Amino acid sequence: MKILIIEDEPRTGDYLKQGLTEAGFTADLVRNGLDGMHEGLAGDYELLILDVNLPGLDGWQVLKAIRAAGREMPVLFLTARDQVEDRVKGLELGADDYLVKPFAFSELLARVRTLLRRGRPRELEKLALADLELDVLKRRASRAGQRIDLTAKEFALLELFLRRQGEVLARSFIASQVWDMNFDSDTNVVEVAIRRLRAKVDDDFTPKLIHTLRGMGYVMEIRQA
Amino acid sequence: MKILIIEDEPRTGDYLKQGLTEAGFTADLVRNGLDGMHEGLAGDYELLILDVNLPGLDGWQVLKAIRAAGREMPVLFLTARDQVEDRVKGLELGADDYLVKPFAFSELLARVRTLLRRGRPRELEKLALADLELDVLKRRASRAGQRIDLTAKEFALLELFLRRQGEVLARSFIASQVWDMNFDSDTNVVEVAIRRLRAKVDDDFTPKLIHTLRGMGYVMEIRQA
DNA sequence: TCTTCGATGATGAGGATTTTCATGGGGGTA
DNA sequence: TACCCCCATGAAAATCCTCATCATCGAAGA
Repeated sequence: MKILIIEDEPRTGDYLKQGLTEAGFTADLVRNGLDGMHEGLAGDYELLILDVNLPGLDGWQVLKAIRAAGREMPVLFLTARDQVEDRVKGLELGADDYLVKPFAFSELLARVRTLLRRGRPRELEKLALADLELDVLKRRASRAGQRIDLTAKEFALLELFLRRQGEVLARSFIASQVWDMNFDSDTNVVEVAIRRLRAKVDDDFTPKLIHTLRGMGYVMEIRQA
Repeated sequence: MKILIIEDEPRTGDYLKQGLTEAGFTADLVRNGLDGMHEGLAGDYELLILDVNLPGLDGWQVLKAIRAAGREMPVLFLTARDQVEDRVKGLELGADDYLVKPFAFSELLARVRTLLRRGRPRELEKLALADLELDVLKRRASRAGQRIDLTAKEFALLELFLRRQGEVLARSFIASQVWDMNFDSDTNVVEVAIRRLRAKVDDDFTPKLIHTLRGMGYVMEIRQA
């Protein structure tokens, strides 16, 4: 599995290369857009990791050139915080997924694996249930048209619920997904987090979408009365 | 690689079994101490994961019985938060490592792999430099005999420094270890964390142990003047 | 060698988030 | 109906991150 990393920041580049190598991939690193383009066109890489902030030839141009040449390998791009436009632009230009810096390496690894496994499963960008909407790309939620601000944990929790609508999610499962944490019976972080999410998402609205199933967990769904 | 999980809490047990299976191990699960003892003695497991809080025959007894029978496979035990005595007891009874609930699954996986790879590399329990001491087991630090309370991040950071005394640690490396985070050039979390740690560990003491190397990172060592 | 300047790191304060804790409500079951 | 868990909830505390500003280092030039 050959992966090409195009990243000018030395630390990040080395970090990625080392991490991916340790994870069993073959990773090459180039530190500017021009080399990146050439390598990407010439080499037989199965995935590209592309920083958009490159001096000289930037990430967009590299991506454009590669797609224009008909190369179809999945591209994961790295963008700086809160640059919503960047993310949209990247996906429009033919990238397959993105990651916002700073990111956890485990997160990157997970995405790399997904992209390599399923080909190019561009992430579903908008999730919704009833009048609740979540734009994963813009990290923005709304209900009945009203913008809702979510914290990181709230967002993760809501995303989890929306991706698994109708499924009963056990606390332990939620804990493992949102906190990467094994369930410890005497903490109630999950309940508290649910509470906060409900306050923002359900309290002022009808119908309620988050439901408690005693002894089992929670579901997000539209309940007929 | 067969692993035996002895855990009565259903959620945790299922979670562990599933996670380990997905990670490529063969995991069997038993839900009480008696079965655990029998399985552990009879089956050809290469590693045991043992909850100490079992109803009936508890984790200690299981561990004792297994070691008494001469079985030498590594044992990783799970204990509840802040039960320092438990941890000490476990290691004394012949366990090889422990994990405090709640824990990240990735952490468990890392330890399982280490135990299986290196045989039984009982973790170094006490770290020290000059009059600074860190008891990894008890999660307790002291300098010049004075107890120092550390937060989770501070502890992780200090542990990292002590395990790598004399080595220059780049910010990016620190970030990846303590935050599992790729380095983002415009955050200064690392500096701030260093600051907090210094306040507790160096400010009121001599000699200073944390040193800054401009452009490179930080080292922990005793500096001759 | 001294001085200046740019860059890197240190520091303090503020704020937001997250967790813990204690208590109360409510549903299900005997 | 009464009891017992399980969950909800609010408040307080702790931790962590961001931001703005200040200090310091080291290089370069006089």
